[in-house]
Amino acid sequence: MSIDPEKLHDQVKRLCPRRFKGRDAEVVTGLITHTAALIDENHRLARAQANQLVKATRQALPDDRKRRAFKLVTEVLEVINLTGLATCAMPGQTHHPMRPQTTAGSALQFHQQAIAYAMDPYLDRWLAERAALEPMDRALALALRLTTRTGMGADLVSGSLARLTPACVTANGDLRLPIDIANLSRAYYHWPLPPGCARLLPPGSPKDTRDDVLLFAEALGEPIDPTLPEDALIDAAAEKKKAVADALQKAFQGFAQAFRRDTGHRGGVRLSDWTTFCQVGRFIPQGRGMPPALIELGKGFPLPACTDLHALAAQNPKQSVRLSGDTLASAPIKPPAPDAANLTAPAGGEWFDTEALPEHWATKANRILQRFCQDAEALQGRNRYVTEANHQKLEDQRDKRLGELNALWAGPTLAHIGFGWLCELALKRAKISTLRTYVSRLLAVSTLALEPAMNLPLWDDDIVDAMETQIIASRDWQHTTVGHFRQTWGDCLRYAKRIGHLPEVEHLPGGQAHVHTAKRIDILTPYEAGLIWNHCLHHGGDWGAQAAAAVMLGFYGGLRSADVLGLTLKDVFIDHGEVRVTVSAGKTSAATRSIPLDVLAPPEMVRWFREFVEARRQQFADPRFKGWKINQIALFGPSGNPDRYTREALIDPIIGLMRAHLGGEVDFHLLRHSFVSWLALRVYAMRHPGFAETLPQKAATMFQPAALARLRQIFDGEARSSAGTDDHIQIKKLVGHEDLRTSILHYTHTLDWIHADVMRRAYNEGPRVKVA
DNA sequence: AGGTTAAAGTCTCGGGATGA
DNA sequence: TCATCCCGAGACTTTAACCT
Repeated sequence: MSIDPEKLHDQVKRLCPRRFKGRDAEVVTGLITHTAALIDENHRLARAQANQLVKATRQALPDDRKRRAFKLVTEVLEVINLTGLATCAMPGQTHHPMRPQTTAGSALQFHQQAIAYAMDPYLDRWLAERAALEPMDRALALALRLTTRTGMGADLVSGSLARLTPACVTANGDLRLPIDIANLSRAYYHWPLPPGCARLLPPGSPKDTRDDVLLFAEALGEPIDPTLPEDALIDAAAEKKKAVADALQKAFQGFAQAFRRDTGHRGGVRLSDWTTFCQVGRFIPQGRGMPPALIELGKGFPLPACTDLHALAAQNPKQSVRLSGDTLASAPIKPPAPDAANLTAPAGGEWFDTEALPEHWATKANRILQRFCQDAEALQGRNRYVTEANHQKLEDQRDKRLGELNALWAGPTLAHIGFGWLCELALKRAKISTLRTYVSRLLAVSTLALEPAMNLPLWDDDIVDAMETQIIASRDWQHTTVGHFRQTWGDCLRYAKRIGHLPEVEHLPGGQAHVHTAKRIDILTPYEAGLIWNHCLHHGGDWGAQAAAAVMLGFYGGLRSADVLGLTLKDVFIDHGEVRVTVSAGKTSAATRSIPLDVLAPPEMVRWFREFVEARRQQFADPRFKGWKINQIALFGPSGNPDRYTREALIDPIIGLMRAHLGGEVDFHLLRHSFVSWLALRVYAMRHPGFAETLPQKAATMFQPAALARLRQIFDGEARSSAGTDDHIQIKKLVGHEDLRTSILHYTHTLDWIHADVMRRAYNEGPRVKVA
């Protein structure tokens, strides 16, 4: 604190005595003390701090005077400025603009929205008054309602109608939408329907279980042939969707005509185009309380894949073949091979020093790559590629630029790989614009800035996949471009492998699978995770305790396998009840995330984990480890050995165990998927009392009121103006994602429950959606 | 009414992202 | 693999909001 609050107080009082009389006197005194604490060593108060003061003052004032907060703070700060003791910025004056994407942007759009709004009730009348309903009209009716009641966009409507079969209507009248237009896997998204939509489904549909005809077979014809090869399938699906869209357009024109005739909406603005109707009608549900995030989700494919929580719940431990205490006990855990103790590596060693990385590394690296493109451009000949005579010069340039890159950061990083690859392409007569394309597509700043890009030796299939997913999700490409990207990305990685990098990567991404694939449609329940944990703990001896801790960190902390292996004793922070794990795999402090295990995991597990860590620490209390730094001792390693286990020694046996008992394609990453999926539900349950009780897994510890209350402390810990608006940011932080879309499309498999609850609140019972 | 400040708008340019 | 076109930065102007 560089300024004495007493002195400041006296000075302000001298200059402006009236502020210290009347009802606000006490608040003003507190305000000045608070301000004194916030003023920095240069005697300045930044705008952010001023804003903070307003917030704090708003809280301190009684309800009927809260609106005075802004004025009070400005006045006090002005007086402080007069005293000359400090220079204070004034708080920002906030105003709340509408989101441009979700409101009418012009008078025309506004009129169109009004018409779409009027069309919704007219639809019932139209259906009732028509003597003979044509098949297409039924399809149109549902399509209209899907837009005006659930916020589906034109693409999603026509794409879904092109794929929906009677079997896709669930018993309670919801729709199972494919997650992508050409995705024929079991993955689906559970799209809830309010009553106004459900009425328009074909009669008898919930009981109809045919899967080989379309829902509106008469109107829309044959479904897509699922036996087609993938490429043909994608084309066929796109064609089918186009056909449905055309049919809807035609039917809609008839409907719009009848609407104008019957309701007197003549002249002026017309709305007779189906896609326009969808564009404006999609936002109507927002007025009923559908959050913009879900409206955005309805814009088009791909959708996230859902897990059937009921089916998971049905796997009652007593009856389930898939998992039971008996099956676990009957197949006791195999301790790792005898030489597992030797499968070690220096603790935390594969991480680079996060401090050493130069500022704006990714931007600088990208610049160097671009300059290399310029060099090549200077050497190009008449045909716009580098002529053979200049090959030597180009290689010299490459070495020079590589030197610059090495001066910045001695690789190998993705940027270094990219360098070699670009040069090779240039020598093989690629034109310069192609090089530029690849720099912007594969070696963009945002890509180079991703954590794993710095750390090639660490790459495995998981990381390649995660990077690919993240890159795609952070861009706005259409699916053909995504296909090209995959191809090119694969080429680049193949080059890397050819020159001897990426030893652990086995499946390089190849060309044409450019449909959103959700490999995982099942997640682990807390019960299953608990059972695996328990089993590791009690049947695996010393190694088992470590495995149990790893499972716990995966399921309740969302750690990747590499994160787990890289943990050192320094990364676990224990203080009284608080247990935090810091994952510092990233290169910047922003990529470091701190996970409050005591909040996320069940108390008894946390208690055990603390003992586990203490025990590990005890192993190194011995004097012969006296000189060891705490970050040189791995959390997961053989007893008494500061080195860490390798993947083969810790993760692989765990995966083997999980496969043996849970079957199928499970792996360690599944724990992380499950973590994110449950976290989304927990946060929603925390905001909306009563929601947890509707879940099949309501008995789980994580949904108990005490656990939700602890979660709320983390989310609302700091004073904030409106609780709930930043939840998604908190989720991103805990998961360690750059982009929320990654979390939603690829990691969250429980969004349908939240979606359904929002819809239910909006249309039926209870209050409108509102943050608690 | 008028002063002040920040946000929003406008215009231009060049390079990088995109899609075929 | 390549040509095109879009988008964002930057300089500058206008508008909105708040205050006196």
